[in-house]
Amino acid sequence: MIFGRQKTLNVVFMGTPDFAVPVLNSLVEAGMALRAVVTRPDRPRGRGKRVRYSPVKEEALRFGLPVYQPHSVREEHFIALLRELNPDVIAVAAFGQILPSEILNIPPLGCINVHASLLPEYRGAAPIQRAVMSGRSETGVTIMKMDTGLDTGDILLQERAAISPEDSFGSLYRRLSLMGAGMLPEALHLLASGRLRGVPQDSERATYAPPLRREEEIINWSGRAVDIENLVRGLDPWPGARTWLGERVLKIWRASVAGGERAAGGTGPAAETPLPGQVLRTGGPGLVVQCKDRPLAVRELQLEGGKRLAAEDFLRGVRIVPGAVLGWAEGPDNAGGV
RNA sequence: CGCGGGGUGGAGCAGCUGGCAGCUCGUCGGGCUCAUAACCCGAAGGUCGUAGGUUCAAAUCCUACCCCCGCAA
Repeated sequence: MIFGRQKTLNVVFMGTPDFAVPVLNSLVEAGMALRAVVTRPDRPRGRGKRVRYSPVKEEALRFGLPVYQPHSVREEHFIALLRELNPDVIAVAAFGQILPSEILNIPPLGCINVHASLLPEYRGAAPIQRAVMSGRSETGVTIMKMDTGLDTGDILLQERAAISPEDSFGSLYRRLSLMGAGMLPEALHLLASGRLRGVPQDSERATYAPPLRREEEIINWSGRAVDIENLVRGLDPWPGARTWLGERVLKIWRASVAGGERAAGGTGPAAETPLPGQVLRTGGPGLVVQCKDRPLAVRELQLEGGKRLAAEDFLRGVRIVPGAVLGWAEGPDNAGGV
C-alpha cells in the first residue's frame, strides 16, 4: 500500500538454504520483479548420493523464476549475465559466496544482504549457531549494504530478537529467517526512495562466527554443564552434539543443567567422585550425567541408527545403568581419572 | 549403484544357528498402602514393513520393492 506508487524494483536474488526461502518469498509478495534467482550448483547430497536442488531453487522453480547456478560468481559469463539483467538491486541471503566488486558495482542500489546477527557481532557463516552455543540471550537480523569484506558493509536496518532458554538453532533459525523476510522488502523500498542511509559498522566491536568444525560437535564432559547445554541447543536440529555410548555414536538433542545437586558423595575422600560423562541416575526425567561442575539432565537423545527419542522412551529399549561413562571411545582428552 | 544399522501388540527393544511370539513401559479391571515414577493379581492388544520364493514348518533363509536412521558429502 504505502509503496504502491513507486516503480517496480528489478531484483536479482541470491541465496541457497532454507533460511533464504522466506526472504525470496517476501520479495515476490512485495511485488518486486525477480529477474533471476542465483543459487549454488546442484550436487549429489544426502544419503545415496542423489542430486538435490537447493531449497531456494525449489522455491524459485515453483514461481517459474529463472535460476542460475554458477560454480563461481566470478565467472566472466555470469558477471556479464548480471550486467545484462541490469537489476536495480541484488538481494542476498545466505548465499555462501563473497561477491567481488565487479558484481557489487553492477546494481545502482548495491547488493543488499540479510544477515542473522546484530552486526558487527557474529560476522561470518554461522551466526545463529554461535549465538546459541555461547549462551547469548539476544541476537537479531541486520540488513546491510555489502562491500568486499566479510559482512563488513554499512548497516541499513537492524532488529533485535530474544533468545529464550528453550530456543534451539532450529527454532531461532526459522524465527530470524522470517524476521529477515519481513525486513528486506521495506529496506529495499526505503533504499530506492533514498530514505535509507547506511551506518558504518564499528569494527572495534566486531566478532566472528566461523563455520562449525566437526570436532566442535563432540561433547566435552569435562566442561561446564551450562556450556554443554548450550552446545546441544546450538546444534539442534543439525548436526547434533555427539558423544559415545561404548562404541556407538550417541547424539544428545536436549539437555538442561540439573539442580544444584551434587553427586552422592561416598564415604571415602574423593573415592566416589564421579568421572566426567558418568551417568549418575536414570530415573524419571531422563539421564543425569556428571560434568565439570554440575550434572546435566539429558532429556532427548538418539543412538546411531536409531531415531530421536525422549530419554524416557530411549531407556526402555537401551538399558543404561548408573555408573556407565559416556564419551570415551574417541576421547583423546579424559586421560587419568581424578 | 558411496558405506552401514533398522522396520516385531500404543511406546522403546529382544528373538533372527527356522518349530505354538518375549521384555520394559503404557492401557483396562481388581487388590494393597498415610503415602510414592510404589507394590501385588488379572486382562485386552501383534496378518512380526509389503509382495513373492524355499520348506512338513519362517519373525527367523532367499529375491524384489517401500519406509526410517547413523556415516560420508
